[in-house]
Amino acid sequence: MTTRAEREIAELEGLFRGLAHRVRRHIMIVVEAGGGRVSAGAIADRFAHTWPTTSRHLKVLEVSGLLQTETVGRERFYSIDKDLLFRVGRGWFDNFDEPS
Amino acid sequence: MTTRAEREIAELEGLFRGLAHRVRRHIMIVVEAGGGRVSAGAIADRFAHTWPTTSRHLKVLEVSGLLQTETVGRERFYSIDKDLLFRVGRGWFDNFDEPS
DNA sequence: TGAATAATTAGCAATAATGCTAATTATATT
DNA sequence: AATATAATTAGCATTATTGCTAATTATTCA
Repeated sequence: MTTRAEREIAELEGLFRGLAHRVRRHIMIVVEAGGGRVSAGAIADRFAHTWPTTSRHLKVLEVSGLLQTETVGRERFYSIDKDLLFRVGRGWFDNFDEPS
Repeated sequence: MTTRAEREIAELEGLFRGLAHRVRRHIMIVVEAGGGRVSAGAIADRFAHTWPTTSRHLKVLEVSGLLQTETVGRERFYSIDKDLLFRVGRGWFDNFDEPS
């Protein structure tokens, strides 16, 4: 069985692993700036890396839950899971008291 | 020379590298829960790892800027750079529109 | 059907990260 | 001075990550 605590730890683990690489952070920004739903090709175009390299970064973000995918024909569109991003990602910082 | 953009990218890079490992995220929580200023030994006691392993994680957090150190006698106290944590870390999420 | 397009998967080499034990540095205590 | 304590640094093996090229899958279009 999986407790809620275990699920939260797994979410955190994936999320911070996803955001650990600057290319993946940049991919998140590209998707956001692209209107929230961008194809793999349009994302790959924005990077100097080869397409397979970008494709793998996309996979990491998908497995982490940060990106969701929808396949349309031969294209694949990526969009951001805002709930995960804000609740788990930004929410982690709530563990700390913010000095006034 | 170093532009502001370059400095910000370096800050982000270090910060997310620091938070990428669950032990280091846990160290941050331990320091916060310990009143904001905790010795290396007190931190190491909280982990199953050997002390040198914790020591290296502490070094990563120090290099990233997330932890600041103060040496007193033969002890070394770690405290959190809240400005970096909130401004750069939590602030990164401001790149995204939060759905209402 | 055959060719083109969109994208992923496989496999490999190079690099980075992690954790350990042993050694070292520096300070405090007796 | 000698010993104990707090902590880091060095060096090594293992594993994870990254990026590449080549191959593959799946879909569309002529």
